[in-house]
Amino acid sequence: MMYEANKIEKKWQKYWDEHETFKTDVWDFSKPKFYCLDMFPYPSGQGLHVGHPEGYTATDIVSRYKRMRGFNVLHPMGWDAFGLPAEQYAINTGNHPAGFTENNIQTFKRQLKMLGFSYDWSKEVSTADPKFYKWTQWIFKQLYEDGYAKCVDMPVNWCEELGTVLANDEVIDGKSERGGYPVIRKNMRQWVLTIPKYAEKLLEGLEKIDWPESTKEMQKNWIGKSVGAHVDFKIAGTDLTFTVFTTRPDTLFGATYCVMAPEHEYVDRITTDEQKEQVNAYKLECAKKSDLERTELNKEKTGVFTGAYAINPVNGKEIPIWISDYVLAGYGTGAIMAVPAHDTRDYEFAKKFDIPIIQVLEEVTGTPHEGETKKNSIVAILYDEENDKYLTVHWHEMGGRLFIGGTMKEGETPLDCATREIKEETGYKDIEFVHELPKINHHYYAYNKDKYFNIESTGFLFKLVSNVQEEQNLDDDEKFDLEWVDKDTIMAEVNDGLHKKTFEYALAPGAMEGDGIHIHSEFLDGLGKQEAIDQMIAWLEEHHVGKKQINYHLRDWIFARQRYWGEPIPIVHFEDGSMKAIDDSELPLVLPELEDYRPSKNGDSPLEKATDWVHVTVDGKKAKRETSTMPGSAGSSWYFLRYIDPNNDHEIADKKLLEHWLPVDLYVGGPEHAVGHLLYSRFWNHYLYDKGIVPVEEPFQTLRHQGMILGSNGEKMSKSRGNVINPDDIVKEYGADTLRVYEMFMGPLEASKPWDTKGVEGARRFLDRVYRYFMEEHRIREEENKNVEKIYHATVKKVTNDYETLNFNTAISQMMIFVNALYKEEFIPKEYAEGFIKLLSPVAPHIAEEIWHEALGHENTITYEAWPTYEESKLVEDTYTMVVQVNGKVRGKIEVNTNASKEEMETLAKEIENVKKNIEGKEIVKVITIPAKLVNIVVK
RNA sequence: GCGGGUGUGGCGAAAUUGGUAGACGCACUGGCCUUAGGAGCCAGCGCCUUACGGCAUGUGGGUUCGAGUCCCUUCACCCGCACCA
Repeated sequence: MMYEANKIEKKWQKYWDEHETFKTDVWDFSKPKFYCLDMFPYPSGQGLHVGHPEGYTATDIVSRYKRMRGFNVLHPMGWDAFGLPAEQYAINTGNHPAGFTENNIQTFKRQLKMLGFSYDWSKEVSTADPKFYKWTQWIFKQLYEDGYAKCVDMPVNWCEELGTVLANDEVIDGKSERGGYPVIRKNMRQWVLTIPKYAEKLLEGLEKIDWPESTKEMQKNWIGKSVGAHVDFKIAGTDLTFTVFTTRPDTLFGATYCVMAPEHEYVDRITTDEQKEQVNAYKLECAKKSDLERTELNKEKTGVFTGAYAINPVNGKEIPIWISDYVLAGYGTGAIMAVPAHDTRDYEFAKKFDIPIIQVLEEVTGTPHEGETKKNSIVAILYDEENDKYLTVHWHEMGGRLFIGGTMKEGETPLDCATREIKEETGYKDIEFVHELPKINHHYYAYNKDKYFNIESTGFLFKLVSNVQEEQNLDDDEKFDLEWVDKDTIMAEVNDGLHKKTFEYALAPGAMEGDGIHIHSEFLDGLGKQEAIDQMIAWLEEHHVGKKQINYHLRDWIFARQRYWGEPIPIVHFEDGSMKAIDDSELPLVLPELEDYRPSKNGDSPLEKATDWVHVTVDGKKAKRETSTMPGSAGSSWYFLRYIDPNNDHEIADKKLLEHWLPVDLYVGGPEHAVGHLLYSRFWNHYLYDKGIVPVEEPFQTLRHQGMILGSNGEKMSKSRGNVINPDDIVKEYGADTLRVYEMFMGPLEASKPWDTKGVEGARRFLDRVYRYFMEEHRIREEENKNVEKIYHATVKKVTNDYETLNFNTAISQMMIFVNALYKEEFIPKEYAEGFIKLLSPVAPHIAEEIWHEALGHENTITYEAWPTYEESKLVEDTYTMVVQVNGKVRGKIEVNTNASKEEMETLAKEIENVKKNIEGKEIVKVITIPAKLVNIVVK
């Protein structure tokens, strides 16, 4: 009997359609609900590719499984229908994009039906349908009236090629996400949604949802919360004050200059006449650069002194104000205090422009002890460049391998001291000073003096110029060997905390950004980092020169595109510059048809050309419609709400229904939406929750990603690589069930994995075997067969658990094991046959329906049959294979009664020939016995 | 640079969460059946070794009777973010 997949599949697809098998009665609250959602596709002209069915099959399996477990399942599908290709089509042909979009939708729908997905098509929505976007516009209107949608003048991501502005997540490496065209910063009047107002809620919400950790982390980084302070600086000789944002107010005593962004509003006012020319030139240079160039040229710091000085509020010191493009106008206050000792960027800048560096935080090494004596000392590292070796002094049992060290004498500077110590201890005199390294606060115990010390140590790096060596000048107790050694030896052998740390500083000179204790900081001296931050903030607030401040990286969401094919923004502008949202009765505000869909070169929307549509009279006054449209992510930010009640024409959805059906229980889609769609829809949902429209804060309770399906060469599928697999072809040749089984069997859902045509054949072979076995006359009998009892129950258990946890690959593997076992048996009891076909049905629904009907004689669809159960008791065996190890190595196996005692196990283990051989003549140290598992005999 | 992730046979991958590493599938090899097999069925299949046995989960170390699994080190690749003060 031949398994004719295509015939069977057509038959059952027709049956499901005619019987409305998957139609969900959303008002039926008698059963527990399960809302199972896919990320809806953009209906492109290319149709479905093999990546789509991966996620869709996963949710389809869960939906079908949940139905059989008695859930009322909502499993809808729809279209993210606004987008560039349709607009491009309109531009090229002069036709309205709606027709093109509709055609594509029909293709997608045909393909999805062909794959046997159990969508309730009566819930279908399309974001480009006025009945749908009426409510997108309505939500926008609420946002506008609540002050979350604003029209502001701001620097935006402008893409010349696309003729539109883009949101931050649509810009990748300074290029547009779609098309890869260059994007520049440009000041424009723009609609924005103030998503940063929801930053904290969006951050907190992440704690409550079951999402992949990596995605949550990405959202956290994108929101980019940082806690710090605002500090006010007066400008010397003026009554101007500017504010900086810093996360490290504790280092304020170490601020040696300030930097403003070139665009900062004060720059022109504070620049002195002498500096004017340079400053203006620098500003011009920065303005010309695109974002891409700015980030590309980030190796070398640039900047110009303004001639003005700021007054440090904590100590009244005057410090120079510079401008530099390493300070961004759009983040914080657009100005910073620079602490080169404790910030890498400031350090680089200070080094380049020779600005002083003041260390105000010392790393602590060693362990503090009572009754310590304080000292100042040095650690000097001498480097021989030619041989790539460092000079060490080996004190042997008196302290091991160290660098040159010594205590500062009265009136001596650290540098003097270091130079002197090198000469005295080593005799080398032809040396060159390279770096002074950050000071370290070190605690130690000196054996020779029997005393505890607390020293402030300054590190130095010197270079050996020549080998000329004078005689050493040593004290009696200085007994050590001088040794030139390489870096690895030092890493391995220098154990002293102070010397080790000093060496690390020498290898990588720069800012000390870690924790430690404060110095040169008056009331902060001796405090650790966090304590000092708190104290400093308190001080600033007390003196009214600053306050605690939280900043977010998350920017306003640029919410307008100068394109045609999107939702019109429901706003009118009056001649006096005021504006207002149009009346609810005018929604939906439908897109007008145009002669010419091209964007204009000056950045105006194509809608400007629809003059009849644009010019209106509102409240008796002349007004002009907003001609920008909404971005693609507008409709997708709330579409999942609409599925619940797609035809409601007086609200976005019935409140009772939303209360019953939300949140989405399982949401599956690609990880590429981590900071776009998935953040925007959370934002809208939080907002609608706060307005009492939606009953839950977080829309998607559980989120899972599907991985990418690669071409058989392991590369991304693309036309140019010639490795694209078309699902239509696979279905034609092997059937939809085969495609479903194969894609689920390939590996874990979230992993990306290469396509393998031979693997598809394997999946088909499995279904062939299922079909042949179950469709053969004598195979299914009303009779017991003990041989399959255990494996049947094991299979029900494994498959059930795996469906719950979305481990479809191992579920299928278990079903294969079961079928392999069946082939060793003459027949299968009917009960087990029905149970197995039910297990199979979520993955391969057509073949399951066919066998359910033809071989098992049922009239109704299998869709709502009860899920099979298993008995734990049937899984326990009388005996098991006990493993016997000697010293952890497997030396024998033996069948043992499940209830055997530890003593019995041990006795049996020692009787095995190969075990005897391995323990013979040796002393048994210990025997580990794990009941119902193994015995490990440890011998000596 | 920062954050997240992944490294297991020729390949896709499993591994009850510390207890027989490589289930299942692909490829390969052999057998049966056949006029035939690119169908089907059965069996074998990590590496080295004739065997006994030894070696194996990116590298190196550690904890343990026992480590793919836990800890430290290091390398490679993938994905985000990137002068965010």
